[in-house]
Amino acid sequence: MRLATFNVNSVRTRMPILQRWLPESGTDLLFLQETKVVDADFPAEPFEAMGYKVWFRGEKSYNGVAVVAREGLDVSVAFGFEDGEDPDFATRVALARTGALTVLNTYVPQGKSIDHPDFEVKKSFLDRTRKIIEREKGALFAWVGDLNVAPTEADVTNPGNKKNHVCFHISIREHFDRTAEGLSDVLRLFRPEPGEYTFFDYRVKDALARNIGWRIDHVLATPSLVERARDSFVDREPRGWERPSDHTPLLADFDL
DNA sequence: ATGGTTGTATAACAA
Repeated sequence: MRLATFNVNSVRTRMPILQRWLPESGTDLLFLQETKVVDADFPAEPFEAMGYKVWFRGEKSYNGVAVVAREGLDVSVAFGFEDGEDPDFATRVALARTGALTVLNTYVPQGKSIDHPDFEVKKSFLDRTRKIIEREKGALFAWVGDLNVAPTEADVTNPGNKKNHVCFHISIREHFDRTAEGLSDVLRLFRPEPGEYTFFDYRVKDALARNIGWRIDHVLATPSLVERARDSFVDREPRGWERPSDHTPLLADFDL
């Protein structure tokens, strides 16, 4: 079973890239973030034409998550934390179940700046994620998505100038470590060297060619799922195509 | 330090 996570930064704008990439990628379960479209306008037909089913929850301009599953997989999807707290973050959280596997797909709030109220929202979002991880820690479970945290100095090109960045500040890395405690970073099992990035800022000239980026998209797995992990890699190709997202897909293979 | 770019409520805001 091949899983992939991809922040598309508008699913409608990225449809040509998805139509080129998805059929060739061998992906069975794809988790999207930042679809940026209301449900009435979500482009479900192109996914169906490629042989996939799709579940989505979005809003105008911002946020939005989706689960894309190869036709024939028996999948159920629920949106939001469903923990009774407000807001529910239905357009940032999707929980998918298929067979014995459960996958939590999140688009973690970026946080704006370390002195902005949204940075605290980001931390409370992680706290609510932690509750799901606690619940699922004995299961075949993965937490995937745009987690908006580069966990270590090896996950950014220049850690020295990012100390106060909301995706790298020490307080968010520590918060992230506590949230993900007990889960393994699947990419790092197979690609331990620095220079593995999933996000390349549009504003950095020739970021892809110069490999100036961030590793902020992740696949994190429970011990029982890690036992079945067979490979994981970043597919840099779509980042180099015409009209790319600023993120690129991260894939992980499991013997399932 | 600042600014750089792209996406969408095509004007600001988010990232």
